[in-house]
Amino acid sequence: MAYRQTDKVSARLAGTRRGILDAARALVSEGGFAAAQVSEVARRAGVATGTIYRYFSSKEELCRQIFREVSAQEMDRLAVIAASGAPARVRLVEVLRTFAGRAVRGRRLAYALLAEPVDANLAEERAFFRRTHAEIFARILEDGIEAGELPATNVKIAAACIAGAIPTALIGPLAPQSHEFDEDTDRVVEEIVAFCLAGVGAAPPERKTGKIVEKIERRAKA
Amino acid sequence: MAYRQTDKVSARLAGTRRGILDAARALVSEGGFAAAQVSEVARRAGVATGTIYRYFSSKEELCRQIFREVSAQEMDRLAVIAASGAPARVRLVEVLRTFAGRAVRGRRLAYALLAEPVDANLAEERAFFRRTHAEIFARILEDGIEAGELPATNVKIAAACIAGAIPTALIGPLAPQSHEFDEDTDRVVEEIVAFCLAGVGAAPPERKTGKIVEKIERRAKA
DNA sequence: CAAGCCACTGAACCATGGTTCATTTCTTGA
DNA sequence: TCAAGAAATGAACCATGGTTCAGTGGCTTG
Repeated sequence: MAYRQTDKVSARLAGTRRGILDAARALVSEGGFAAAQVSEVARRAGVATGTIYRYFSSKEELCRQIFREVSAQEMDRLAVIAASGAPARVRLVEVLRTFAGRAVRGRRLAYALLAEPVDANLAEERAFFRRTHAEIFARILEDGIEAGELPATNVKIAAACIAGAIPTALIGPLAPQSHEFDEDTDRVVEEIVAFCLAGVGAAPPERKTGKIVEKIERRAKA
Repeated sequence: MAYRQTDKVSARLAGTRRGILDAARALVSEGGFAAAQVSEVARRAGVATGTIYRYFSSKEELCRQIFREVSAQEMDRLAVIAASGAPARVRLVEVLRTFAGRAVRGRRLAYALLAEPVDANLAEERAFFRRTHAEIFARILEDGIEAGELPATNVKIAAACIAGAIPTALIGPLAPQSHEFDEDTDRVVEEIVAFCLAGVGAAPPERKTGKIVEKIERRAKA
């Protein structure tokens, strides 16, 4: 034998892989999935087109990977809030605010994740993303109903409604070219949250909850 | 001059045009826009591929046409209800029921219209469709607020929430392969309607409103 | 019925963008 | 330093599906 992968090499390979993912992700953040053509990703990552295929079996897989990375990150944020010890209604408010608020701020990327026209395979991934969202909402709703904070409803359907209402209501603002609500994103977010809360029969949100969940967590630890 | 289009000919041309549209529409109803390839449409309509281009400047235009025809039809239905003399809350319930109910029943077509991955141009058309929906909802909400039937809210945002909540909540059931809610579509529709009503602060819908709007209209005429 | 115009035909064409692969360049262990 | 193998290269390749166009046949009028 005359060759065996050393640590140095495998580290470099891992770096290249990361570089490709980062390049692709950057392109998606700038121009959506449409902008993430294989040759473009390669150029951005500083490798040849063919090299992409040494790391990902197809463009589809690469895109899926990006999709998962980004959405997992978003989902984790929500999951953390959902798992906190705060009352269900408070967690719900926070989760909704976080979801809608982050989408408005990371507009281009959120658009790619939530609304950009993509082909069937990626759409599947998106559906999964949405379903996972819905599950997070559903869990909180269940807790709330059990605790008597919320009236009983079909949580699966209510959660799906929420998961659909937020992106759609944001699409005006989310659409890359739109600056309709630029000035007043906070108010838009609050209106959407209010609608969803009312939808599940919760009392309207208090103004400026701020970091209420964190406060509660801290108090619980103390 | 030696030739001028006679009525007979222009009637035949109109017929062919209709035939092409019908063929395309049928294909979309069966397999979504993905199934409406130019050559396939031609075959179905009994004409040659090239003939399509004597009637539509591009595939995109053909698809747009289909999209408009179908969605205009749906929208008209809602518009009729929206324009009736019934109280806002009743109209809202009816509109929501009609929208959701028809989508569930005409599953494949509704999926194509509301959720199927399509390319950017058609997506634009879809956005327009959704916006028009939202406007119908918004109008009713405004009426309701003015009449004191509903609490004041930002109607544009609430309407967008509704326009998003319904298709998304239906996507499980709408997705061509899903038969999750086959047995109980009515209940799903009712749950969704209940969510949206609560979202805008309306009282929950009465069971089985049936054709209440029609009844009211009839009484008004009498 | 002839001349001219138009609609129709469908196989060839083309654009796009993902994928391949013969070739080159780097790594490693002896 | 050298042979063996791995990794990288990027131009050629290919698949898909929309679009074109030279040729054909059917209407229409004089």
